[in-house]
Amino acid sequence: MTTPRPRTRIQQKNTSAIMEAALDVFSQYGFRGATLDQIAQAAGLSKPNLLYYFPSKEAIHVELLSGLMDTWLDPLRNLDPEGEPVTELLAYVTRKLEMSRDLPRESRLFANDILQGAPTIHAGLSNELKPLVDEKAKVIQGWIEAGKIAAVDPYHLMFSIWSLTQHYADFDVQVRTVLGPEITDPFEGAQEYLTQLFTKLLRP
Amino acid sequence: MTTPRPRTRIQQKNTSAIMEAALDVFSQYGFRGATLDQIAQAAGLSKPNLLYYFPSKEAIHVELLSGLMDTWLDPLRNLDPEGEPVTELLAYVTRKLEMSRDLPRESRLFANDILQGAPTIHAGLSNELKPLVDEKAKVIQGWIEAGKIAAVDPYHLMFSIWSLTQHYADFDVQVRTVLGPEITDPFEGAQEYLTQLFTKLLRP
DNA sequence: CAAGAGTTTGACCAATCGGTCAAGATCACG
DNA sequence: CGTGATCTTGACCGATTGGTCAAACTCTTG
Repeated sequence: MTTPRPRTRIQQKNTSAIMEAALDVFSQYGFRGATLDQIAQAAGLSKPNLLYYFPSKEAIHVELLSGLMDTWLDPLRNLDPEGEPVTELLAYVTRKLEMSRDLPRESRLFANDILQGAPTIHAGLSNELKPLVDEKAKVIQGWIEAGKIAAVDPYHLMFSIWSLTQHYADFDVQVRTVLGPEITDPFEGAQEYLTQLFTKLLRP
Repeated sequence: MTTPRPRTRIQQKNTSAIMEAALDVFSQYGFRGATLDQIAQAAGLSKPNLLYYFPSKEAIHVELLSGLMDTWLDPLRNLDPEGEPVTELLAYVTRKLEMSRDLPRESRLFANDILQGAPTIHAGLSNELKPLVDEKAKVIQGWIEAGKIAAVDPYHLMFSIWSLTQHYADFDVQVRTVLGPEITDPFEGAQEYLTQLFTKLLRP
């Protein structure tokens, strides 16, 4: 499934330049909206040269998304069943918000695909995301039954964490337009608001 | 700015068939991903026939989005400054969630455009959304100062309402994949969860 | 420094795209 | 019914797209 590591130093340099350029272009224009010429130019290569490293446009897109899936699920994996419940969940929220701030292109890349019915990452959602969520939902359910946090639906709790944090990456233009030019960093206010929200929600 | 009303009965029928088909196709594939042939076929017309009613692909897209903006802002407009604060805000949440359930294509149409930097509706965000939000933010601020609801940032409160409700339309595939096939209607659980969330958040 | 492996590119291709146009079909109406 | 306005379409166009290919260039290594 995974592509063998690039052998030569030139391959190393060019494939990573392509992935970086593809992330830029795909996240901004979506799969159909992106063109190979755009990606090639952003990577500093000619189009045939780009296709020397990847067999097709779709292959680049698939490689990009599957390569990013792990990074995307990491914060949830780190939710520690042995930790203090509210602390753990607030840390998860904070970590997800930081990812929206630091990796907005990755967030939009996923959002673009899911919006259009997840043609590319549907398998990843079933095989990686769902099992992980099921596992962590049980942990949260355990916390609820132990009286450590309020009784909330664990699945909708996770949906709410995803939507609230990723909103600041995916809808960045709207957020900034509504807040106006005087607010240069929406994430400060977001951090405070979300901490307040989840603290009140989870308090037993 | 507004297109004059269709005169003949045939115009009436065909333009509305085109808008309906365009909503289907644009919301599923995005602007660049949609093709005129797709829209024409979905509307039951030939491509040149479609272009008899609209001058270009972009014109259809613009007409669709601008025509939907009012519908989209209605629930917020209805937030009554004289009403009971928590009741008003919970009604707004419920109304937005209903729109995600009943008008998911419209939600995805907006999401697609905003995700890609709002090339089409940026003006609408500045000229219609922002003034309305500013106005309602003052109302909410007044409620806070009167001690009617807890002290939360009104702008981030609105962001959270938008993201939490629209998530169920925009990320429908992900929601259903995670919940599994036994849950056929995610909106029931969502309604309960969101009511709980905002009740706890807003309680003074 | 040879020589093969690895890399790059200009020229090219078929398919698809948004859009045009002239000619014909259909409709409303006096 | 006839006639002008409205509606429909097959054929076509230039531009762009993803992708190919053979030839040329460059790098590594014995």
